[in-house]
Amino acid sequence: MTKSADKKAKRSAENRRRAPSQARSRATVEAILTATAQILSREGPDAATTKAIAARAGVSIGSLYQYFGGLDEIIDTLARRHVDEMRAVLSDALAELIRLPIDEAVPRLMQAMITSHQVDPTLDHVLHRLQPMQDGTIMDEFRDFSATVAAAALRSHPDVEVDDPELVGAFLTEAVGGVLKETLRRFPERLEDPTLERALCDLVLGFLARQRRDA
Amino acid sequence: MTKSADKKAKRSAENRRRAPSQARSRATVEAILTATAQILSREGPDAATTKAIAARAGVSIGSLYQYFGGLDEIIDTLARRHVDEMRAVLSDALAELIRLPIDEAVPRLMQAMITSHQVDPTLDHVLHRLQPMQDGTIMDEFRDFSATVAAAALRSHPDVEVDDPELVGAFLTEAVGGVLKETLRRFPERLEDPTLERALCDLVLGFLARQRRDA
DNA sequence: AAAAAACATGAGCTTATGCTCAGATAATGT
DNA sequence: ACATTATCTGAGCATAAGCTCATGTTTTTT
Repeated sequence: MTKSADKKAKRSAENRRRAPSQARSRATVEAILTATAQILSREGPDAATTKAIAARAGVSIGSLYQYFGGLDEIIDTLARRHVDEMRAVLSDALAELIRLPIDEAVPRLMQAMITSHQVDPTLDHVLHRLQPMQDGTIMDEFRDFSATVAAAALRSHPDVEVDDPELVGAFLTEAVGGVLKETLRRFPERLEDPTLERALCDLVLGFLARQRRDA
Repeated sequence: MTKSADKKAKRSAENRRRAPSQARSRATVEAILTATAQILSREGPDAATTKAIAARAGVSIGSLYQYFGGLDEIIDTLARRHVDEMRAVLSDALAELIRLPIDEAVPRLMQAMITSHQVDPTLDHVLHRLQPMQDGTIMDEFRDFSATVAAAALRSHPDVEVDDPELVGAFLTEAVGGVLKETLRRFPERLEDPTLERALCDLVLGFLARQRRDA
């Protein structure tokens, strides 16, 4: 029931949506997105109603529906921006990574992972919860991207020996991601802590060392 | 608004709730909980409305509210049972763990972690999403328990050298838990795969080996 | 057998959320 | 100056979810 209703809303919505052309309306769109992010972070998903968003953004409900097909579309747009930002942060620290030996490449990668998770841990957490239950959601894209990066790093380093870089990349991404997601949300002060980076490096390098031994 | 309303509902609810004394009503309670678990797993959180639960359980809405203060209380009860079950599975494989050397203790622990995550990965995932945003929810209890177990294991093994067993235990729990949560939900067939257990062991033992080297 | 207690029912109330629409205001074009 | 297009407004509609309560049924007690 809810899902079919959502789909209907989205369809008729995307058609009705108007692309903002003047500066005023562009500001409105930004205000709506900012307001949504604030409410989600500070008050949680249940507080993010259309009325609350419009009120905090300082616009009317009507304006909200002039540029977004509905609440879901606002959240999707926010999620899109968020993952793009995280992905960009990770990409930045990636260029010369292939040329470094693994003992130096991993610390850089871990640092990049930490930085990308620092973008907005609270919002990240809420957005993950708001995604539909299926796989392949917008928020999944960052994990998939990280896994691809990790696999490429493993593949391009002859000093590591794993027989399935894709699988190992995904595995290590989950391990590192699991630590970062929870740690950053619950103890944000530890984000700056160099201990965290070293621990993550030990985790990855220790694992790779044992893989080498096995082969 | 929502939160204070929830609290109010819960209060007046717990008072109104009747403890089932006859076999018939105990069956009703079970039917409600089973129905809720099924709907949550198969159709997702949005489908778990009071009406849908009552319908699937084959009871009336009235009966539902005779034994539960509301939807939240049903879900809390379900969460409580779920974590208790996971915790029990983990506890079982724990007795003689302290006496084994770390190279044998870790595989057993990993096996126990895998088994406990096999209880009901899908339900686990949904229940996590349904918890309030705060810390210290019912669903958090399993992670905290795992971290305590890990810390105890580290502390009682003289062949590992970590200066903060609590912290390292939490760290490793997040890493292992991160892998298991995602892997088991997306690729349940890999749960039986011995590769998973070996990979987790390598992760933990590799990390500990590097810690030892540092000290 | 009668009374009391436990259990079950479901129509319908309340509330709140997502969303529409007819009309007002501002910017832009001619 | 006028017309057109873009933007904004907010009262109110439709919907659905949580929940109540008066009534009926079954079980237990006396």
